[in-house]
Amino acid sequence: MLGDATLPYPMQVATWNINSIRTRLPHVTQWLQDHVVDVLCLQETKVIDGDFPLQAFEDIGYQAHVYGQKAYNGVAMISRVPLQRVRKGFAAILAADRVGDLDAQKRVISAVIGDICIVNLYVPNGASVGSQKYDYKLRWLHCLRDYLQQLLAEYPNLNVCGDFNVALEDRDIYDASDKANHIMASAAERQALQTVLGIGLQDAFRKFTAEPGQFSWWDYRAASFRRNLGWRIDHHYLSDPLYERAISCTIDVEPRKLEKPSDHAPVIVEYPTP
Amino acid sequence: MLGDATLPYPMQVATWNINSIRTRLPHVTQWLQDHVVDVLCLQETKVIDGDFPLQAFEDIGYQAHVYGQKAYNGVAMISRVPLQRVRKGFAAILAADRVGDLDAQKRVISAVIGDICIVNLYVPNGASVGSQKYDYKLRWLHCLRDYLQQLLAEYPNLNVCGDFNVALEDRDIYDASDKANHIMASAAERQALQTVLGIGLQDAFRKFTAEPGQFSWWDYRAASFRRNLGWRIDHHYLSDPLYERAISCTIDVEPRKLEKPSDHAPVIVEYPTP
DNA sequence: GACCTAAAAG
DNA sequence: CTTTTAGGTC
Repeated sequence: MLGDATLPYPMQVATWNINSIRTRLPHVTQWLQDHVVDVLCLQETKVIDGDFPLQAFEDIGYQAHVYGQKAYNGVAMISRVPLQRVRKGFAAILAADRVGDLDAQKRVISAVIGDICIVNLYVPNGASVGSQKYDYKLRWLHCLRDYLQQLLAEYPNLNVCGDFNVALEDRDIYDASDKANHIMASAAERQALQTVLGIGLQDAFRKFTAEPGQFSWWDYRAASFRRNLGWRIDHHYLSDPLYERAISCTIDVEPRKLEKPSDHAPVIVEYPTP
Repeated sequence: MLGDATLPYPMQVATWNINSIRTRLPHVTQWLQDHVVDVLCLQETKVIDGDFPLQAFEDIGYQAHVYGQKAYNGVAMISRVPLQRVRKGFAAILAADRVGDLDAQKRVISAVIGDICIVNLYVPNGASVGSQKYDYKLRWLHCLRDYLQQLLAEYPNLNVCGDFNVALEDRDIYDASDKANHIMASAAERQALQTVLGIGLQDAFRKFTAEPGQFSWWDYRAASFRRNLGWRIDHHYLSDPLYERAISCTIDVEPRKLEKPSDHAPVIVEYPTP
């Protein structure tokens, strides 16, 4: 049994949009048994909290904190070590009139482990540029800035991860030439995310890897994965002290090769044990 | 490659309601490779003819004759040896005004192999006693009698098989005590089927096995298969010369034990090679 | 309980 | 393409 607060190996935090915990449970539990991950942040669980398979995670030595809804969205944090201060929704931090309707969809959960605050996000997809859902995405990102700014004031060590549904730079897309007005790459949403990062967050992946062609999501259609037509939209954004501390950030493409995979791959950031 | 008209082993004809050929294709092709079946009659294929996986059967040395529709019903005959005189629907034999609307649902296909005419049927379920669908089932069985009478005049060796959705006797049901007004066991549908058999057909299975508790269908619900709460509703009814010729008739329950099974098991009748 | 369709979401 | 829903069949 693993459960010590201090571990003989580096601490790992992972994010993975699993596109239905019901369908993907075997992949997720197998992956947790093959990798020494301390905290796994899941998006698109797609179940109400009562239907989340808590027991399957307890059986392999993990506890789960869930914040879900029927059919769509839903986030969860899976942890070997007990988590502190689990907070669900923007309204756990922000005033109700600031949040408005943005908590109707379950997309935000955060918790504290040791001296690190981990935020797990499922940013709205936005459908297409200029649509109502696009406006919702921009409003959501603006609210996220306020949310993270308050958290950062409380926790200098902030690890913000999840499915951001935004590829910040052209090198994060398989072919950016025709994507200027494409959802996940348009100027307004990139700017909205840059404003979020402006509070003092940096991309853990780009600390270690400058090359293009590194992706975390491939469309199910058109054999995109086989042809590596992907996007890097799943991220770990770190506050300065954590950015300095991070010793690796990698994308594990192996689960994307399995039968009936999620369309996303997990992204792992690693810290030394103090 | 097998393909000789004369075979060094007995000839086998099987019937199997596979409840979607799309979902069950792996079970069906595996079963054909594990069993020396000459003709396999399928019901509830649930695909239009253009979507039937012909190639998968050709790959294992079988040809398929299909008569399907979208979403519901649908029958097919799978054969190692080429089939002669394939006929689809009642209207291939009966006058259009006799058939009426009874060919709108694809439930009848027949073909000739050697000196035997094989008829493959998916009899309407009938929903509940007294319903509109029940009346349709009775009308359909009356039409079937005319259809088979004409075929029998042409082919003295008639093997009529399929999912009849009728358990003729109480020993064909796990507990008949409360089934007198149950669909598949009510007096009117049993009488309608008896009238069909009256043209000169006998139950191949009962030539060899008198015991109760022998079933071919178990409801997916209430763990019916595990508890053997089944019905014998899939049959081979044979004209006199074939009834004399038959050397076995068995139900293969093994496929019902697999993952994601059909709710029906195949039933096989065997004839000596002349 | 396991199939089917259809639409919505990604 | 894959997932979800709801309504229908058996």
